[in-house]
Amino acid sequence: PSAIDSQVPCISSTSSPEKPVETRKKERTSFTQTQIQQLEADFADNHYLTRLRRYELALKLNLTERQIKVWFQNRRMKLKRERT
Amino acid sequence: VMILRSRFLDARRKRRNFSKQATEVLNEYFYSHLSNPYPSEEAKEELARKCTITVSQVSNWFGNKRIRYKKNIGKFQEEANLYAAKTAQAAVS
DNA sequence: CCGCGTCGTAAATCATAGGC
DNA sequence: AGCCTATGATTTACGACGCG
Repeated sequence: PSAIDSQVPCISSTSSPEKPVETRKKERTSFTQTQIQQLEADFADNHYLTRLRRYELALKLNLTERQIKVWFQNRRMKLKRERT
Repeated sequence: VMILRSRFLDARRKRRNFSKQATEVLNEYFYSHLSNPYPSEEAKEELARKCTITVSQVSNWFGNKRIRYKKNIGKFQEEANLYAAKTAQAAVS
């Protein structure tokens, strides 16, 4: 009777009080080498985004602003992990 | 899709498998907490110490283990029984 | 209330190790 | 020598929760 599933300490598998099953996220896309290079270049310049920067990057890289925002959040976490 | 994955030498992906003893320790924790296999930060630190690996590696191990276990419980049944028996015996002694 | 921050995670995928 | 699976690490994408 394991309780591994998609909630935070993701409990439950078939009997969870709430299953986010259907509404589950966008396909996990893989950013292109070019996109990553530009994101990295921008990150090197500044680890935090401004609204304008986020907008411009999204436009330039053909990604959503949310994807840009999340990428920077993940990148900061990665940096933190590396520095340990 | 530009699957140009010229993921050249990602040094961090140079891995070695964990020692048998380390895997043993991790599995013991996993199967004895099967109803909630989410070690606290403190528990992770202790596991890391016992296994001589980093806390991040402990997190990776549990992340991989949870998803792989969930994806194919049958495949892990034998392993689960093994560790269940082991902890049961530990309880007796 | 909103939006963005971190934290911990799921899930998919990558890259190599290891066994046959 | 190859395949094929196991395994550890990395990459997208969220949900929970905090702060201002």
